[in-house]
Parts: sequence; C-alpha cells; structure tokens
Amino acid sequence: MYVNHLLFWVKMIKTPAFKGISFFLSLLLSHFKSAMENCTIIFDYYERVYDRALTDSERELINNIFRRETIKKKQIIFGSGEINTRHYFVAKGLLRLYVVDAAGKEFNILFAIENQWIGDLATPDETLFYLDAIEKSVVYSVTDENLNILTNNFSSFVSYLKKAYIFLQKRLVSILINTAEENYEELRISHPELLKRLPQYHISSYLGVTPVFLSKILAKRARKKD
Amino acid sequence: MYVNHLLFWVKMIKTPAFKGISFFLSLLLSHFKSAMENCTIIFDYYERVYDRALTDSERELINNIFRRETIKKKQIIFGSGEINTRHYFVAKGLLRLYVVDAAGKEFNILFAIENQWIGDLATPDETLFYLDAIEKSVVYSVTDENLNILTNNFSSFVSYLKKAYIFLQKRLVSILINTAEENYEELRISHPELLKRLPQYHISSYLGVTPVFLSKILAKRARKKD
DNA sequence: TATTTTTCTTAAACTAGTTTATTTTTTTGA
DNA sequence: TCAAAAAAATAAACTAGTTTAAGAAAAATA
Repeated sequence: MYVNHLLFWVKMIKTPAFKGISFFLSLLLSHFKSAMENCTIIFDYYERVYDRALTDSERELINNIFRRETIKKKQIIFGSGEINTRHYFVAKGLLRLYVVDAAGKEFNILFAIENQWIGDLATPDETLFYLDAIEKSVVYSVTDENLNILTNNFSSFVSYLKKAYIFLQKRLVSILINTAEENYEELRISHPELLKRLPQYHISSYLGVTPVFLSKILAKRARKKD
Repeated sequence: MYVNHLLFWVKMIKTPAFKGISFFLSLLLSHFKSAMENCTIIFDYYERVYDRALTDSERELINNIFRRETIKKKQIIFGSGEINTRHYFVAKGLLRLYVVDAAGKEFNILFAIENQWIGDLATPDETLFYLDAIEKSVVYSVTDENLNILTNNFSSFVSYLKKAYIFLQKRLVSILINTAEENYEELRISHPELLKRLPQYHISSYLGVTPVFLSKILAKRARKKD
C-alpha cells in the first residue's frame, strides 16, 4: 500500500501544464550534484514499479528530493503534535506507526518492512501518530511539500481522497482505543443531528457493539444525570 | 469527507494535456440536452465548493454524467459482490454503507446525509459492502468510469491513495467483525514473515488486544495442535 | 384509531478481553 | 559469557460486551 508516484511526476513535469514550476526544479537539480549511488534502492524501486530504466535526470531528481536516514532501534522518527512529517520508504528494517492513548497505552496502526511506504497521509497537518523503528532501519524520506509542489494542479481530488483516508483512520483509532461508551459520547458531541435521526440499532452497529449493549450504555447515562 | 472533484475536471479538460479525450466529452454532451433543472442540487453543491457560478457547459456536463435516483426506505442500492458500483451524492435522506458477516450480522461503516458523498472507493473492483437507505432518499449518482476517463493521466497517484484507503477499510472491518483470535489467524496467513519478525506485544497492539490476551490465544492454539 | 410491525428495554447467564502481579524465558550488550 | 534488561507465560479476579428471550413502547399502516 501507500504512494509510489515519483516517476509519474517526473513524466508530468515535462507537459506544458507544468512549465510554470520548472524553475523550481532547476533549483533543486542544481544542488547536491554528488552521490549518485546514494539512492540505488529507490531507483530499483521505481524501475520495478515502472518496468523500465530511469533516465539520468530522473535519477538526479530522486537524489535531490530523497534523504537517506539510518534509524536506530526504538528511535522515534516523529511524534504526535508534529507538523509537516515526512513520508518514509523502508530500504532495510521495520518501522511502525502508532498512536498513544491518554493512559500511555500504544496502538499500532501500520507496519512497514523493506520496499514499503509508511508515514501519516494527514501531513502537513499536525499528526496524531508516532513513527519509530522496531529494527535498526535504513529509510529514504521525502517531504510532503516536495511532492505537493508537483501536484498542486490536481490537489482538489487528492485532498478529498486524503480526507476520506483520514476520516477512516480516525475511526479505526477510536475503535481501537475507546470503549463503546466513549465512542458514543464522541458521536453525540460531533454529530448530534445524525444521532437523532438514526435508529439506535444502526448506531450500535456503527460503534461495533450490539443494540442490547448500547441500550445498557444509555440506561446508565440516564441514571447518572439524576 | 469523500470526493467533490467534478468541477476540477471541468477545468482540467481545457488544458492541452486533456485534448485527447475531448471527443469523448462531445459525445457525452450531445446526449440528454434536456432537463437542465434536473441537477440543481448538484449545481448548488459545486458552486458552494468552488465559490463561483457554473458555466452552461459545466452544467450540461453535470447533467449528463449524473443520474437522479429516488431510493425507497430499506431499498438496497448495491450489495456485496457487485462490481462497478456508483458514487452517490445525497440530496435528501439518509444512506448507510455496511458489511454483513458470515452469521448475517451487519456492521455499519459510514452514513451519509444531505450534501454528503457515499459509496465504495474500491470500485470498480468487487465491493464487500451493501449500500441502502435508512430514510426515503433522493440521490445523484455517477459511475467511477465517468470520473476515471477524465483522470487517467494521473491515475497512478490516485490509485495508490485508493489502495491505502482500501487497506485501512479492510482493517476497520476486520476489527469490527472478527475476534482477536480470528484476526491473528488472518495475519498469520497473509503475513507470516512479518509475524516472525514482530515482538508479540506489537502484534497484540495491532490486533487491538493486550499482550496477555494474545499470549492466551497462542497457548490455546498450541494446545489444540496436540 | 386500532392493529400490526418494528424498535427499545430489561434481565440473566455467558464469553471475550483486561488488569495486576509473579515467574520463566529470551535477548542484549559490556 | 554472564549479568541485566526485555519479552513472554501463567494465574486469578475483574469488566466490557454478547446472547437469548420476553415484555413494553413507539412507529407505520390500513
């Protein structure tokens, strides 16, 4: 899963629609003319994805945008509250994306091993998550901004897809972390109108519990208010 | 949440990169020159999203691509196993997307009320879900294909975002539907290598249970094998 | 408005999963 | 290679959530 799209943009920037940002690319390309062998694993990855060899300028672009990093075991790459987190391609090792609840308990959302991507698609917004290494790892990272500059022209569609993804991610997290009672409370606060319109058994199903148990929760809530 | 991108494409098709598909659009436009007032709710929606009036040709395009449907209460719009499901914009009413487990138990994934989108982003692949109406509803639907023809040029990025979404959706469904034991079994079959590399407490966290409980599950499994 | 159907409540016995604590096994690193 | 630290197993008492079933309340419909 995740996004392997660099080469696509490499192609896109050659179309007239992208002429406007070419000055930015030349700037990028003029830096770091060194260390071509640096990113061989990323080159391999894209050559596999696109089933052809990369051109020199494509290799140069990858070299300039990606940053090679070595991550120690248990090293935290980014944490909750950070903005502008990067996307990570794992060359070697094992990373995990997780969330920590109020009691300090951790819930893993996603793992990534060799040749997989990991990160928070919600970036550049503030992340809820932590990313750390389970094994000593070598990764290639790239900022969301570097990718977005190339994608501004169709950001509308992508941003809506992203929103859908983030919504689902939040729901998964709620169900992992909270009790049904807490999730009900959250729903009541965020969607009071919807709650009024939904038969109770549909709410219980959304919360992942039986109608009988939701009824118990509500009876308990009503008792508390007296 | 979901995707409101039509107007974006209306703009895109005017760029040189999209000249190649303009013949398709003329074909589309030549049909159904009637019933302009048909889609007013969709017009309003896009005018709100883009904060400007729509042109006549934009309105015509919307009219031709979207299909107005009236859905009776409890009417099933699509069901598990169907391919090429449509995307639905709710003009009036209340829809739900849900999944049914082997015992026939239903789990709601998503609701949509007025001015929200609902559907299965996995389309045109076979869907796992059911979509039906909780209230009598009026919707505007559009095929994934109609949208994809306009987006082929950047499908690589979009398809990867979609895959990420679908992956997460499956995980949510598993956690709602299956016991921790069943989810462990699924993980063991689909990712045996990963399982070997992960410390047990990380697996338990991914499954949404405590390490103690996962240990119980494993002890039980080991006992069974004797 | 009376009747039928659907939804909600309550209860009781049950199962899945948690918590806390102790012991054993495995891994790490000097 | 040996000590220390981390991970896994086990036990026991607990809580969150399920199941089945029956009755009450609310909603739909003739």
